[in-house]
Amino acid sequence: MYRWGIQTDHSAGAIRHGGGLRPSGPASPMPSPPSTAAAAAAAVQHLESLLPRLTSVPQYKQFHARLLTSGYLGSHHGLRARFLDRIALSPHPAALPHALLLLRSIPFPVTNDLNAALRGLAASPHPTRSFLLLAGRLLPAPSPPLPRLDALSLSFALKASARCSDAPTTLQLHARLVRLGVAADVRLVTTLVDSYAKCGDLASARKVFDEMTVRDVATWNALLAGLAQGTEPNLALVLFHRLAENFQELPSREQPNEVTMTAALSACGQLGSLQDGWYVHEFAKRLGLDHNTRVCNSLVDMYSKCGSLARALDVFHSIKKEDRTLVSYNSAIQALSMHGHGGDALRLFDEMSSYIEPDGVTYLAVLCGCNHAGLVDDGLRVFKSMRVLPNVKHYGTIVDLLGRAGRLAEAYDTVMSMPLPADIVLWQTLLGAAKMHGVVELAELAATKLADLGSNVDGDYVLLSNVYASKARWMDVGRVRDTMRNNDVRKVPGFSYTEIDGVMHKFINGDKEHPRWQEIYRALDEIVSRISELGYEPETSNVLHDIGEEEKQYALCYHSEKLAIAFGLIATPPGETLRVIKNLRICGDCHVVAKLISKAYGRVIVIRDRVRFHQFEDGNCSCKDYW
DNA sequence: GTAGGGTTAG
Repeated sequence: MYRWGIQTDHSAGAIRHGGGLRPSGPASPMPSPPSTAAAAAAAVQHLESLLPRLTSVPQYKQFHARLLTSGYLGSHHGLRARFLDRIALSPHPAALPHALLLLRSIPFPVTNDLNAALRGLAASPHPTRSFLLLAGRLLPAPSPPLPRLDALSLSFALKASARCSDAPTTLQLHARLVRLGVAADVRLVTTLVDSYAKCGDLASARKVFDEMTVRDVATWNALLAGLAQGTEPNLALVLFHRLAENFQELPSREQPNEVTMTAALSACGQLGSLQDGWYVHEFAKRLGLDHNTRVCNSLVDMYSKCGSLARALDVFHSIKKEDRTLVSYNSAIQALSMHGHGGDALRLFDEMSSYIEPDGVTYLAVLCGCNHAGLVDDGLRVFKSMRVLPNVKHYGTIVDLLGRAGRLAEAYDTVMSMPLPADIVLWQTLLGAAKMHGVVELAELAATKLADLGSNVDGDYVLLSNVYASKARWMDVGRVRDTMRNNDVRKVPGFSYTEIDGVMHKFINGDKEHPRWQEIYRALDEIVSRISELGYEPETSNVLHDIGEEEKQYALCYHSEKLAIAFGLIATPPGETLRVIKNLRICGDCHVVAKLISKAYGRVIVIRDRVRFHQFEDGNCSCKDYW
């Protein structure tokens, strides 16, 4: 009973008057030293019941004192570890340091103590500190000897290496996991797959997955989501098909669930593959998951990114109002914005604001919608009314909005007065605005800033050169071209793809890789002569090469989106909608050509560029030429 | 009892 001896009435009183721990009612006396095992158990149980109610640092300290004075800190490892867990995961910035202080005060910490601290560090804003703790370097000497690690310790450490995309550390932890003999632990190895994927090492993630003899659905989902969010949405869909085609033979623990659907739908959206998206939707229906709110949110996003705003909105409206979440609204607003329906996006934003607090994503989607629809005043009004701190993307939208509207001074002032450093995209936005309105000084300033920030892409040079060209400053045009030649400029290759009968066809500018390239080029020549009758003249100012006018026309004529449209025209029956996806923004000439083709051939053409959709119909585009 | 997988972003 020695261990109860350190508690005194004095310390108990001091703690009691610290306030805050009692849920209600009059002050209850601190428990006196229990004299029986039953009383001790009751005392521990009482303390346990207080744990979930600890919310502030003074309360943590008070509880800490209580553990100290009662002796439980040294004697009751379970209670101590749960307390450590509680403070290590507390959002309060002073809580985690206190947890480490506590850990350091324990003469012989056990694995659970270490794990609590690791878990807290892994979830903190500085996950790398968990590696310092593992290396025994976080706790200043004299620090307690580290206990043996277990599967949980590695799980938290892998979470940390995933959060900081630290592939070498994930590899090291993989080795430790094998040495520790826990390589058959499904949960741990799933975390490993996830960690490899989030570090960008998709090959290792796949290898670990393939070598597992026992998996469950989370393992599949970890790899699927990793591929989808990494650089391999195509492989994600291959994996999904492998799962979906054999799911009836899989054990129940591997049955696909709503997480599987959201990850797969994300891949479909990135690829713009309506065919795959449709397949995933049908599969979700088959499993009875198509009314799950998160699945619906992903469906809204998928349909919108695959060019079908109507289906996106159908799914959104099928979600019962009380089931709609912030993400449901964000996805729907984003869908309307991308498709140029800024007014509808604003109305949906107003509707949601009455009962769901918008976040940064909501505001960005609405602002983007205002931008694409040319709703300058609405955009500025929404921006000024923002109830969250704007980030550089919000400023970017506003700068674009003002710049396109010709309000260049305001756009520039916004950049100079914002409380964040301007990034490359922001200066590119200003450069684009300067080009649009032919303002040389601003273009030069933006180009200088871009060079300072290390941007070296061909688009920057083309814009600057075009500004000079518009003022007939040919010497400067030549100078830009020389700089471009000397600087080893990075050219972002433009490519487009289109889905015909469920098969994706990819085209790169001027490429002849497609098996039917000769037919496609002939069709394009025919198209050009036909739309020339409607007044088409190539807009060659977007080409900056040291080549003659005729060659410029050639370079322009075989832009990837034109190849994709031409192929669509010859590969589909008359009247069918053509859908094209481009990795960059559509160029001005292709935009004119698409409008004329839609009229001359009576086709609806939907083009998704890097930021939005253009729907061409009867000679007009849904963007109203404001993009 | 303690751990794993998810959707929205210029």
